[in-house]
Amino acid sequence: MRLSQMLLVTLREDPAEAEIPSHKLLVRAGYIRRIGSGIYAYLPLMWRVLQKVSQIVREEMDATGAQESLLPQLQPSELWQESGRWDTYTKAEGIMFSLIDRQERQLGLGPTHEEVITAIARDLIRSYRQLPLNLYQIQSKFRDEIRPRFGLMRGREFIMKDAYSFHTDEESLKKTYKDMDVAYRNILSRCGLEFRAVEADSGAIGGSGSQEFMILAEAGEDEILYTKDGKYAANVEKAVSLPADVVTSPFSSYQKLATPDTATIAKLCDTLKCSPTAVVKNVLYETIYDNGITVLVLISIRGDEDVNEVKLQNELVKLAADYDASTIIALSVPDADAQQKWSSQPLPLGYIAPDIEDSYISKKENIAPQFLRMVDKTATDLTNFVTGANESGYHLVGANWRDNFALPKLVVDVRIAQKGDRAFHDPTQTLQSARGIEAGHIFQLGTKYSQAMGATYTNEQGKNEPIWMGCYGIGVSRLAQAAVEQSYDEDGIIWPVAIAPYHAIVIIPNINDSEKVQVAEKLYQELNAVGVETLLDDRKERAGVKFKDSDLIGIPYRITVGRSLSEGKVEVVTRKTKESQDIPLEEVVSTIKNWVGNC
RNA sequence: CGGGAUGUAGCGCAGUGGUAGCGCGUCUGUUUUGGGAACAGAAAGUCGUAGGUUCGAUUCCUACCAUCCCGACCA
Repeated sequence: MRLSQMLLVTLREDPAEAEIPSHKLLVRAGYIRRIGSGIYAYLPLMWRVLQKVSQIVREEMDATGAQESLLPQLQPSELWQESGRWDTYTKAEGIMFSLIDRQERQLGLGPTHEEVITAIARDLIRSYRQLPLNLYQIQSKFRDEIRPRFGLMRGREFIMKDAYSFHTDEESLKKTYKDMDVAYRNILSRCGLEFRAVEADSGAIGGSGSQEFMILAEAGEDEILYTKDGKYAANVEKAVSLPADVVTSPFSSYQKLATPDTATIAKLCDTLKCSPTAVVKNVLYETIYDNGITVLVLISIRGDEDVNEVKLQNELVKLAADYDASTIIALSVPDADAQQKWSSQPLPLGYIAPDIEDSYISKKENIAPQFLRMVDKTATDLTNFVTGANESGYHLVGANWRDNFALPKLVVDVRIAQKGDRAFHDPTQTLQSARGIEAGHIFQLGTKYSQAMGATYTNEQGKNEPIWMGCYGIGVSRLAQAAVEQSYDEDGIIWPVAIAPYHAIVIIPNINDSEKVQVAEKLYQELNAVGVETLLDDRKERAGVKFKDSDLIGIPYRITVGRSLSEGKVEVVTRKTKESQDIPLEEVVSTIKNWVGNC
């Protein structure tokens, strides 16, 4: 491609709309343009990058025996009613765009394709002989994100590869899951990315095991905890660890002490000269179930620990049936305003005890009349502990479960693991922290969707069984931007060779020098002929402009047909290292071809 | 949805109760030609939208819309 003919508009200044480096650079370098919030146009250079990524994904998926197909983005609501996700996805989760056609039929724009694929499986898969099977597609997904962010990182329309596998049993599912794990590692490695596979929470998709593939980058939205021995890595949402050892409580008798101005654990421990591990703190949450019922949740947890809201949410979803609901739509720590809506009197904030009376909750419609009390495992074994006295300015010390407080029946694990905690598998290892961008996520769905939608197969005994399913996603457009986030410098993008829009660029510093133009043209032709995807900067611009643009758009190899041509050489600069060398004209093509081939 | 901010030329910004300017970019010409050239000239804006206050609003007020940032959601 000749730059003189390409739509390439680069900006000198950072666009105001962008916050993180990769977003700024993609806009500045003319790769993307925002059309609306979370909606982007992929310009010619970007589309090439996306095609490169897609092709790598395709090759690795095909290598596992998966088959490419293409499912509709426009999906009838009936399918989603069947799986039970229509209401949660259009209302509670609110992630699906929905619309009504002229026949008053309700449709959704596909945020994901479990329903469609399960309908196909139900139709087409009849016998165990057809299994296992893995179908995938690469297409745009639509999600009504509450807050689109960071360019392609969280768009409302984005490109994703999603795959769905079908099996006779769990063992077969696990095998494909493992294959996908390997394929995903290959994909990310081939894209030239630094990444980590981590244990993950499976969220709204559901199912049992799930693993995320995180591209390591400071701007990542997720925190990863891992051990240096490489044996453990998990999203902080899912991570587990050993809590710190308990320091014995200095109190031996049960009594109430005045502890003014100790609403925080730190101040309390300072005043009472005790360890936070001797404290039972009681954290209040407010959750709203999808049937509109508000439930006040009181979690008793050890003073030095914090609540992991994802784990808490999972616990609350499990309890939904107790409130005649199917899922929760909100979870928050109620602020003063929120408390006013349900409290009958001001709460002794900072001094709450595990047995705070239910009478603090006003009798109102849609508000559960009792606190949902649960205790985190870390707090169950404490003895002679310190906790609130349900009275501002006072704490109880030397307290014990059973003697002084009933231990809540719900014993849960909702503590958040933190950097520095000891690892479960090996207490000599401590958890390290890193930030990452979730580029891929693989799930073992089990029979959740097949049972809901009646997708069964006939086994060897002639009996109908639900099909076991797995699903596997990669954010193609997100991955592309994450690659930039991981690799750039003050001059611009540094693409890994495998996903760069072009491998090389031939620059003619002076377009009026016809000899150099001829040499450059010839080089350009020859490079392309041997498979080195090459740009020719034949624009009527000064050399400086061409160098700046070349660095900004991040082409891996830059060939300048300039001064050294008098010695029969051209200058070749590697974008990543900025290393420059003069290479004899006749060797350039083979040299670059080699470099590109080896990447 | 809660909290915060911003909307003025293609981009980045300044500014004013009397209807607008700067830098970059764009176009023309001359010179220049290996790290975003210099000079001369030119084009380009219903000052986010709708109301209101006012003799007069881009400026003050109100509402709405859009965009961005912090939280819950997710590839």
